[in-house]
Amino acid sequence: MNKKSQQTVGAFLFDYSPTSLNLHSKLNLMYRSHTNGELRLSHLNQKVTLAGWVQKVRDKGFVIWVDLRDRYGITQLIFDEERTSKDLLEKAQKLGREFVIQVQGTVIERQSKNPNIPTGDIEILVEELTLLNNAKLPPFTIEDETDGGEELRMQFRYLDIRRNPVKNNLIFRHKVTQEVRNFLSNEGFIEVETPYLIKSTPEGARDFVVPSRMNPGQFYALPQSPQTFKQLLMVGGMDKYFQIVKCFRDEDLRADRQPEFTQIDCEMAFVEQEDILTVFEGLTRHLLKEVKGVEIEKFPRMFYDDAMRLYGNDKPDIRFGMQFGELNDVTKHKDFNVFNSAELVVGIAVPGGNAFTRKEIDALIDWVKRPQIGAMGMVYCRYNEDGTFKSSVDKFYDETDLAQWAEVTGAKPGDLICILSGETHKTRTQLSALRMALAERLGLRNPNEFAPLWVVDFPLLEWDEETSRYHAMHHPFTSPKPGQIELLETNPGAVKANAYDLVLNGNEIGGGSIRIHDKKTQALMFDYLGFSEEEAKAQFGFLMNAFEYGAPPHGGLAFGLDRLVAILGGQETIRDFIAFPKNNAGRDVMIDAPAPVDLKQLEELSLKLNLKS
RNA sequence: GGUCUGGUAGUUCAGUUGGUUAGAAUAUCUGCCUGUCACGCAGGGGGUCGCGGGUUCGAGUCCCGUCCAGACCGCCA
Repeated sequence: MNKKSQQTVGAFLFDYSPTSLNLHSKLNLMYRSHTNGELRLSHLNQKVTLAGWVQKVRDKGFVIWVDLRDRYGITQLIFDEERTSKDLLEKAQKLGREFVIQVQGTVIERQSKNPNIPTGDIEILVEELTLLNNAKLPPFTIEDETDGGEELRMQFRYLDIRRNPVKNNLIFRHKVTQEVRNFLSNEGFIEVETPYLIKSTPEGARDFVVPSRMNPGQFYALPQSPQTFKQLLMVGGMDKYFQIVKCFRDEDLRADRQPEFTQIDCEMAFVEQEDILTVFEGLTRHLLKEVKGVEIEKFPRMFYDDAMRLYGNDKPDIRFGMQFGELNDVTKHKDFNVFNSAELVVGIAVPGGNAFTRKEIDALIDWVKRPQIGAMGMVYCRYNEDGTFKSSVDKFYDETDLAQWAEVTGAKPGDLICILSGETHKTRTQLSALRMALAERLGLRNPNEFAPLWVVDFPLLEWDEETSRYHAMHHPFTSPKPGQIELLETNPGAVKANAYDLVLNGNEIGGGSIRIHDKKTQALMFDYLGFSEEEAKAQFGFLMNAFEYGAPPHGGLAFGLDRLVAILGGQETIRDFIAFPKNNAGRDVMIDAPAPVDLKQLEELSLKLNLKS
């Protein structure tokens, strides 16, 4: 294999050559005899027919070269004064960027070779040129480093997809999904499709709703996940199910969040938590090996409580250290009121942070005080190379105190200790944001390093300030840890669930749980979550009924495919791994959706608009 | 719902304290060019400075509003 037929996703080698991916048909097709990525010296003197897009015309007067591009690569065409008819030469001169052409010619050896492309040893002496379609001048250059901005690229996404970075991301995604299907099929999983038109439920994210013409005043909802259906498949005896499936949530977007996204949705019967972790650790290990060439032995595990305590975050990035050091014990004996009145005083050691200038540290302090972070301030302490300390609170603390801070946070000479204080949960969240931002800045988040982590023993319930009651942290079908149901009465927030997340490089890529499989527990759960018996029956009666007909113990997990693919590709923005993504406001700027519908359509649906303004 | 950043040539951007005819690169067009491949050389065309209002002798630049894009907070079981 030619080295140059490899392209990088992230910085890891991945082979995109047609043969290795088996991407083109072995059938004998007529339109072209070869793709633009496959001709080599071994094809010398062969008559070939090629088709593709004009990448570039280099007109030297006596000779014209045309770079012909398709999904597989670029092949150079040559027209010259000696060997090409005058008519053909003039025709070639008139070719413009992105014209679609078909040529017939002979494979010849180049006089001056180009070692930078796989087909660089040969060129095609063209004998016939057919213009299949001409093209308007594209609004941005179709090159790896395009001059096009985000908005234009989205508006002309079909042109963007011609570019290698986007094209290769889509091929990469194909490769990942193919490996997912291979692995799970080999493990005995069956892919089953579940409906998209289902019922709206109050729990969780906002639903996209679809009006029903035949049932006036009633609505379907698009699934946020196939959760209840996969559980019903377990009751149906499918035993091992998976589905690569679109899910929908009508919430605001982020770089790593789209309103429609794809999950690898899985469920198994007759399993406990350990079985699920084993299978899906296996899947993740398989993917890392097959698409990244990375081999990882056993994934570490961390309790949710520890993740929060040590990283302030339920999806810690463990590629680097900077663990939290809780400083309550070593700060509260002096007259510094800020610390004394705080529920939690917590710090991190920033490696090499003593090199920051005063100005840079002040900027850090301003950064944590921004409304998005919301800290009141930040105390810092320089740990000098000579072993001395210099802190912003020297008035209150002496060298002995500061040395203890260094010990607790694990700081070494040359580091900077950053300390936040306040209410426990908020302070942890703030320090976590600081930790991630500093790691990014210090280059500690290497996209070619993969650090998976299971976070286990999530709380079953989460207090919701807004509604002043407990919500299911995962979802209402999650089972509590054995023997903890009693705790629901006395200390609901302390109940742990059979729930787990798979974290990769600081991103949640999957999550799941062992489900409740008996009607009694499920009814109890709905009761705690504030559902009346009638509501529970109306919303989830079908599930409760099913549980009465022999539901096996079951559990599962769902991966966020977009995010998984992006992270494996070394990026955290999922948009370029989705062929036609939506923008910040949930719009598809290419097709210009959403859009108003005809009044007649509304009438058919028995709907009336009630727009403000 | 909120915070921040941006919107100037086809495109990516620069544009000083408000002051002459708004620049660069690239793309594009014309001509030249005996091995190009980021081709090279010479020349040309290309602008409602997002939109609306205001301040001013004078606004790309300042103010108010608005639209669009991106990042983030809230939200996302």
